[in-house]
Amino acid sequence: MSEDSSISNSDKLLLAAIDLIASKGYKGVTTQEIAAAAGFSEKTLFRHFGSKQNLLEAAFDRFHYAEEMTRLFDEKLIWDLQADLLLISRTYHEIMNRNRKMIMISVKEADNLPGFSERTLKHPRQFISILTNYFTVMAGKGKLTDVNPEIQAYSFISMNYGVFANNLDIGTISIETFIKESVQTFTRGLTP
Amino acid sequence: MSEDSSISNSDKLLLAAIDLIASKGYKGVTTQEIAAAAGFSEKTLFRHFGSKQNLLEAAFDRFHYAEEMTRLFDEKLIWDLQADLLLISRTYHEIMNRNRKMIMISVKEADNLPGFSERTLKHPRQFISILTNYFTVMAGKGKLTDVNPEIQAYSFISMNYGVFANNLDIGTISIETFIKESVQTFTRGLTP
DNA sequence: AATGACTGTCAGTACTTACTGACATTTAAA
DNA sequence: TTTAAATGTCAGTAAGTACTGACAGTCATT
Repeated sequence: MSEDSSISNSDKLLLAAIDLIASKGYKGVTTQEIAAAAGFSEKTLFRHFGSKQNLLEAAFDRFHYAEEMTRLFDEKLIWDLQADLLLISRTYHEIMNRNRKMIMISVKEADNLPGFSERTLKHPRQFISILTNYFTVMAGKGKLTDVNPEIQAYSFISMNYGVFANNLDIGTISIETFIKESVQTFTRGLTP
Repeated sequence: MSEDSSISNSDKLLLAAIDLIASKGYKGVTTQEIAAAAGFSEKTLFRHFGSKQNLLEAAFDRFHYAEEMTRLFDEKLIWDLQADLLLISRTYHEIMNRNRKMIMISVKEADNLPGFSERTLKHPRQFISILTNYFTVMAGKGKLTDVNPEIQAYSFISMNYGVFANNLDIGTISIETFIKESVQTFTRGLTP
């Protein structure tokens, strides 16, 4: 009666830890709770990871995500403002949602576990710098109004981050409709 | 040699509590720490508030802020898109920054202290609904393109929230320059 | 059948922390 | 000076929690 043979026992513990720490905080959850949520005894947790700290660090090492931001772009951008902003926005939400729990941990434990949130994001500067470069090139092509590329990139990413951070309670508005409408506004605002 | 006679001892404790809980979390800070930061003994803290929970609730009751969102508008809006968005954006950042620590507490303790974050914000729906109404009226006046007012309001507020949430580490970009540039983009994107 | 890798149980240790009681001390007003 | 209210000190309790050691059970492989 194995419950999920495709996933190792260590990973079960890691996933339970991420789940609980993301919602209750590192200090708000006990090793007993984590083990029980994963379907094991507390002893097994310590046999696998040695300490609660190690458990968190193992979770980070195994489920980090910072790198996957970069490559999706250079290949797929077609230098059409609306199409590219749509791609960027959709990619951003896809990555952020896939890693929502780890991001929540970073936000909550920023001051408790120094170095942790630095490694994981700072809301992906990569995204901002890539988008800044993109805007700069577009301006060179004459396809952008005379604006500050960095601030525009910062505004666009911040908007998407704000939506991501609140998306528990949107309800009436779907992410996709938001993306289409906001991209349209930015496109209209930035096209010469 | 009283250190700050303009503020009561209870309030000193409350402010120290807000300060520390905002950065280290409710479970991450001890009553000993809070009392020491306020310049008192731990005993005094318990004489004033009875329990750690009471301390947090007293802090909320005394330093809530939800209501001050509403009234600033109806008086000051002049039905010029750019000027009004500037006012709204500046007002938003002023209120949010003034209450930054309480907001941090709401974000961090959302799952630990149920009912707390509900009372305090959900990032001010008031702001969104006011802005939605504003856009609707502007559309009626023929001063807005044919867009969904609610989504536009949501986008604009989310963008400002995203900037607010990250503003620890902006560095090169000042809030004011961001406000001006982002308002200009929205104005251009939404003006017929 | 025997082995080895993994898990569970249980009792217990060491440390932290919210919270209390008794008593002394300060401070300001009467 | 007396009094009352607030604070400090100190010792201590009760509960929670990370973590350990000893021992036993399970199960697949040989």
